[in-house]
Amino acid sequence: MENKRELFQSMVKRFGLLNRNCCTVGKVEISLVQSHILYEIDRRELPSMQEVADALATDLSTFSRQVQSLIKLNLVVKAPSDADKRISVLWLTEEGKELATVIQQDMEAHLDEIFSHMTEFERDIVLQSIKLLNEAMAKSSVCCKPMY
Amino acid sequence: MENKRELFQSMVKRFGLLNRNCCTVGKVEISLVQSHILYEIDRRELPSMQEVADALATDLSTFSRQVQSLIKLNLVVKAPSDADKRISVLWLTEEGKELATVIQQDMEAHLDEIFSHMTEFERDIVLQSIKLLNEAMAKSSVCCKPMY
DNA sequence: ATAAAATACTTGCAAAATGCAAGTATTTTT
DNA sequence: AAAAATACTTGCATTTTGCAAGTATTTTAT
Repeated sequence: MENKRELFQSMVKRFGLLNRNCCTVGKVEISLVQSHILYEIDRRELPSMQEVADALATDLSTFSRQVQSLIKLNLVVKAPSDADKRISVLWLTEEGKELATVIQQDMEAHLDEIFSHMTEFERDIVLQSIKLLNEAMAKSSVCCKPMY
Repeated sequence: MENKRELFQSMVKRFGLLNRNCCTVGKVEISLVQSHILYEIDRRELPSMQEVADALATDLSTFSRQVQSLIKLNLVVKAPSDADKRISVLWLTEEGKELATVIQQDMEAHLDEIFSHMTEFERDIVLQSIKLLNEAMAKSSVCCKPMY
């Protein structure tokens, strides 16, 4: 039973490959990192730069530039917070929302396709297991520093 | 039940963070990508450049340079195959093997720590689930192109 | 047997991504 | 009201990346 790392490595690598297919929708083409930024902004309520950069475990300076590029692509908006003018708050433009939605749907469809190779029962325990795993990782002391 | 992507994204991100901690052992410090190269060489029998680059879904030119750096660090050896001199075959030096082993042990220990937050029963189904997931992904048409 | 095509790489760009350090602006603490 | 802290941005310098073009060897076709 001591091939845990291999099992995980395989799975994570595959998921990473799945993620790569994202990101070109119609005219707009963005990078994997950029799609993750859209994703993280989309699921938060007017997050600050700091907040999203932390979520992605990326340096704030790198993140700042990525956001600038997304703003140029008219996918993201940034504006100083009313409450604290040091803070810049982020949200998606209509176009950004649409793109995030399409990517989301694509990913869900891909995952559904993958799950279609299992029985109903297997699907249930696999999803349950991933939840367990996430909870265990959240409790862990070694995993994962910059995570909430 | 439609938050599959979020579940996966969380898990994969956490595993990625876990992986980051690798790679500095004693004097030697390597990157995450380099540690993956060591890993993939280690688990294969005299693989070719092509073979490992494919496994990592990385461009051969990028890979070639990464290997060069690992050779300079005295962790990897490359030599033309006897059977076909176009092919370069890779293996780990003693030092490379030691590093790969330490990283492997660290990762297993981290995973064990994570699994320690579960019951025996949960551990079993989680591991079983990851196997199922890998099999399903292997069968899938959308995941993952460059994978065996 | 020999020319053409394919394979396995390497190297030369040029672009993108990264992080640290130093800077600015604002807010909080003292 | 000064000092310290926070939230960013910008200037490097480095690393990583992939495409295109090159070399060497092997396979295929003629």
